[in-house]
Amino acid sequence: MKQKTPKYDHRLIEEKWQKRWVEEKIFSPDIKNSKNPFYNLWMFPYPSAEGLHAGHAFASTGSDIYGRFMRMKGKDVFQPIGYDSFGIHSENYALKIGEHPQAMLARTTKHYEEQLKKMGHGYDWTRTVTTSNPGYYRWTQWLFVQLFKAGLAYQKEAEVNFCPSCKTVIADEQVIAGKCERCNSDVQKKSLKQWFFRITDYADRLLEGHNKIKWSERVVVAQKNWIGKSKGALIKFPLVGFDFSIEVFTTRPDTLFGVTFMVVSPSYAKKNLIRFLSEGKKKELDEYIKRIQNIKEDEGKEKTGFDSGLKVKNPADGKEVPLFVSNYVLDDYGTGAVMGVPAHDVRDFDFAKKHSLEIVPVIEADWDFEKGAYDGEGKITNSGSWNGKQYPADFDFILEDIEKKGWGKQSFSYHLRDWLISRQRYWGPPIPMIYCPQCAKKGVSYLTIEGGSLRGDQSDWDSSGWWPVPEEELPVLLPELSDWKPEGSGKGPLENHPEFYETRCPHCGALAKRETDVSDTFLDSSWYFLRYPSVGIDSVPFDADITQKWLPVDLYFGGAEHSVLHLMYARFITMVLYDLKLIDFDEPFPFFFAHGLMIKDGAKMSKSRGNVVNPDSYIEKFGADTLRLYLMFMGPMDGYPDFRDEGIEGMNRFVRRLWRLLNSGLVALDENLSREIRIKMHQTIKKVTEDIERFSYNTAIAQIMVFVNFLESLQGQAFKGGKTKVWEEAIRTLTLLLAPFAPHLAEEIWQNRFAEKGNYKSVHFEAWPSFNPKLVVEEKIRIPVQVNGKLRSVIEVDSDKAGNRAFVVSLARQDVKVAKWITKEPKKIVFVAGKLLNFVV
RNA sequence: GCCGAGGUGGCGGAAUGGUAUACGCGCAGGACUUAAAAUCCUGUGGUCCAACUGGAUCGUGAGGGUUCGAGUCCCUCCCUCGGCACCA
Repeated sequence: MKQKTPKYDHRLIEEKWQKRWVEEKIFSPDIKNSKNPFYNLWMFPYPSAEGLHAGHAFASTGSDIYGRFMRMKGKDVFQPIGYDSFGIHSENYALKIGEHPQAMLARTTKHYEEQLKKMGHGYDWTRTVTTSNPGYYRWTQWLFVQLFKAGLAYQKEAEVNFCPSCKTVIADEQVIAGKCERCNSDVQKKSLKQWFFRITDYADRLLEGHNKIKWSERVVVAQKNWIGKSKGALIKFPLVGFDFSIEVFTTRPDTLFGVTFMVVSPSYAKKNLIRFLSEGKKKELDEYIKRIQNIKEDEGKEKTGFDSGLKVKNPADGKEVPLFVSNYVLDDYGTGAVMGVPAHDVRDFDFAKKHSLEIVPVIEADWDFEKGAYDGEGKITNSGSWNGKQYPADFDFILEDIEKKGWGKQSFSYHLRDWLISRQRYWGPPIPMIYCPQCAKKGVSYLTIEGGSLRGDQSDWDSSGWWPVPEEELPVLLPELSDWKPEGSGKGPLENHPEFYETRCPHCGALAKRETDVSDTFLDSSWYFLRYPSVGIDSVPFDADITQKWLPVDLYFGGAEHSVLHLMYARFITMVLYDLKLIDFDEPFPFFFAHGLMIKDGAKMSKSRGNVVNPDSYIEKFGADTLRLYLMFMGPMDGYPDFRDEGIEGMNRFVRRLWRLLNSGLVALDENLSREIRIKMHQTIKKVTEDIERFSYNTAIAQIMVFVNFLESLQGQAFKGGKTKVWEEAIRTLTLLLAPFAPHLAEEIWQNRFAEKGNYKSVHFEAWPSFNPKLVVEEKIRIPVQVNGKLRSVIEVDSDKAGNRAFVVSLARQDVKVAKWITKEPKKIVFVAGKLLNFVV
């Protein structure tokens, strides 16, 4: 019976099932009653004006495939989607196209939704999150308040990063090689009073947590580098002639006897040493500060400085050394003061040369600057001497010795800075704080009245006059403004709107002022994963029972570019909520997979290159299933796969062949072929299953192709009197294996061919096929035979005899091609059962 | 400079220490066609010898090493990409 293959009309098929899936809400799990929850999350996008590009399609498909796989494995998969629509990225787009962000987003989020639906992803469209909605940011503000009450949000004057193009301050993490993460402009340093989150309090927790999460290694490494913990000593150098000591941090206390000078940063001198300086030196300091302020970033590398005229005493050997002021000492790392050991530090060496300072080597091993005696990990790698004696075996000995002698103490230093949360912009949640001048006068604040657990160093933090907006008054609505563009005055656009900021003090009722800065967009995204399962519940940000059931996230899928931004902030916020006993886990993403970056025709996609791939046209032409398969087949998920038009055409050929095969009639087979097909089928199930589990989608698809090629090759071999059962099973299995990759095609075939009629049950809820380990073994095994490690022949052995050494050896020796090379009796015969045979002659 | 990941055909890429180049793209030849598209079939790392069915040899950035056997492990070096960087 020859049957005509229906036309493969991808548009018809895909639209039909996408509509059906949404109508039947098949991807909306029962959040409250789920017995087997699996939270499958992809980093939500911010809806830019240009829409979803192929990089999004690549990443989201990778996430969707895993979700569909887990669903077929019997999990209640919750796969939500939303929009990171509040914040500087959206606002910058709005500025660029000259439209109000609110109006722009109404359009772009709709566009995104359409695009995402066209990809055929299994999102729960009944529970979306839009960070710019008051119903959401009400809780973002609530989160700020919780941090403030816990003593983790504070305001202080500090040297901060300012982006002149975005006209706002930004966090340390948002400065990439001196440039703004958003707009790539050169970042400036400014001294401003800003709100910070005390993330540095969590530095050690953030590091320790890495041990219990399963993340892509490179992301963990990036976070560790960023946190930048180093072990060393704080050593006190008394100022000669005054009752004052300068503390330095060093990771090389072993070089203490090589100190020939000391250097402090200009602001350290200004802050701490001004009273000890002579009039002349005071003047010199002011002039020096002025001079270096005018030096541009790239010229700043040159080490300048001057002698303060003061001397400090080395606690170890009592030597008095000169004290310098120089720009090469960082103000915000360590203590702002450095002990100068020119013999063992290149920077100190440069400085010493310039100022003709003494250079005293104390460790032979690294005198030539090639190797450090201390490897930075707490171990001494080379021999040397400490205080005249032979080097002890480990670094801790030196630290203990220093402590014992009272010269200083063991300490740690971190690269991580507190998270600067204020933004002088419009499009974000207003920071929910009120400043009352009356209370400030009295030195009263929320924290002094209500207590709250004060944390960290409070020396430069005065909370006087600050009150959080009472929680029942949240959200502090962002008013609709026409003059919403940033001015760069150091204040946000809300500063021009008394009707916004004029308010009453929640404590004393006096006239007070609201904070007019908004918060960093990364605060919006630091907790969105907590909101999704509780969408629809408006009394709390996240329902306790639901959160306990669904969180932490089972699989988080996203880009590695967020290593020290979103991923670190989200971990921090989660730890805080855990400490506040609001959740019962302290790592939000125990399992995170960092996908790679798609490129096009060998180059990075960018607007300037004009090679940004828009998925829409490919979906239009080939269908989402072809696009999905191609995106996943291009290369490894964590690599840099190259999108090529010829490549997707090739995949389209495969999809059309697949369509023909899946629609073709049954082929009757004899027993031998039936057995062969069954073996291939079980091998394919095994390979595809294991490959999906390790995100090796490209090889999973390759295996499906192998199976399809094999089935096609048998199509002409119908056997009279044979059976069709195995063939049907093969087609059925193939349809199931395809379901995560090509969901529409699989659904169409499944419903037409295998599903029970009448009651709609999607292929995506059918059980994932399992393989029988006994059936993946071939009947005959090909064993390569080597002589001296060189392949000489391949012999075919019945699988039950493939482990029999004597049998395989004798068979191999009968092989002419092998015998030819065995000129004398082998010295040794290496046999790997069922795998390989090697004669060593 | 430090840390991390890599370097495999013309290209994207496969390979628990065990037949290197699966799968796909591209290319070449052929079939079908008046022709083209589409589709299908065959071939496709280099060199040499055969010229039917083969066979030898070299070959995974370079050079060493371990091993019966190395793309895979170890050492030295080169290059590419990513992160951090005047971090004491």
